[in-house]
Amino acid sequence: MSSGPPESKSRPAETPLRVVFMGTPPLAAHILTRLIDAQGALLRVAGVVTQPDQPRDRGLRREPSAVAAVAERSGLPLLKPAKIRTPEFLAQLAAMEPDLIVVAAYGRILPNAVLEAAHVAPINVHGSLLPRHRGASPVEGAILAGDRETGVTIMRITERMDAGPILLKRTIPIAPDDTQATLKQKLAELGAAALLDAIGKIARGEIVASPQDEALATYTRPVEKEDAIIDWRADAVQIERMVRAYDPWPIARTTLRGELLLVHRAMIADSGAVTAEPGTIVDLNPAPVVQCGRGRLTLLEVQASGRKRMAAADFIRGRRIVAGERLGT
RNA sequence: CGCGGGGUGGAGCAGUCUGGUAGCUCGCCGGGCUCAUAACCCGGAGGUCAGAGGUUCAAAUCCUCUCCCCGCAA
Repeated sequence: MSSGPPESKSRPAETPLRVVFMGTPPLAAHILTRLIDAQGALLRVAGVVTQPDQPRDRGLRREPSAVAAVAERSGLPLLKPAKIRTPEFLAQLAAMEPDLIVVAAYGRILPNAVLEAAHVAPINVHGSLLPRHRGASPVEGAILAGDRETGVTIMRITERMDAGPILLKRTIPIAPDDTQATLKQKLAELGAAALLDAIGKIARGEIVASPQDEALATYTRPVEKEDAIIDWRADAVQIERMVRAYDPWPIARTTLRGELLLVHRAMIADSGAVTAEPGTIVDLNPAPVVQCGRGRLTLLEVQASGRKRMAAADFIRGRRIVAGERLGT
């Protein structure tokens, strides 16, 4: 009972909570969809805020975010502020009269002026078991760290990123073959359920917020493409985690014969052997095996620039790769 | 008009610059060898060379247009 139930400022208990949703990528869009489906006596989605359309893909066409697409399809009031500190945006947000501001991977740090627009509370859905993996890439962080389980945390938003008091946590195991994509899919589902649960408890005044243990906090940065460049001097176990953590973006990568080579899938062939320089292809049959700083990695699915992803064995065949060639040089 | 690569039998590629009826590594089918095999040997099927038009005695190859796929970038 450290913070006690959230205060509701003169709001009739029977009225659905007015929710303004702020998010951007597909994971957030999934949660928004669940919120929309759950509208009724408990809540009503009063509006959606997402990042402006960004140039993406070939041709650099500007395309709306996944969240924008969902909001438009549902005919919800939608804001795409380029800047969120302007009086105009704050006025528009206030006009939606949010009881709850629900943030899920919005992509920007929100100033207090925005958070204070929530009559009841600003809350966040975060893709890790806080205080572990605070920051921008919790899912990737959990896979890279070799965590055996992860989950979602619903928390109250405070000024310090992902440091607010925890309302609710849900845990799931990380499967040995989980990738960023598969794990995010699971967490989106789990996060949506946890969020609805938390909102229900808030509505009933049942929820308790407990502070995070700062001593256990770890942090993740936004993922950059450079992060996905494989250093073959690393442990095979670690490189295999990279392959899963960076799928579907940015995709673990190396070079062969001076050209980019993406590694979509790989498996550990040997966790200890060291018989060649790191990066050396030591075996080709039935699939290429690469020497790492410690252990070896079997490449299963790769993609060369301008080509489709393909079985590594097919790639080897078409390019006439021979044993002894080195990657990453 | 952001930059660039590519579409050739089931798979991955070569051949295109220097036009002349299609090749490699696999897979597949049949047979052989073998205790056995992701092994080896012999034989075989399978291709409108993305599509349309043009140049030419002759086009996968040269010219024009269209469709599709992908990397970079964001």
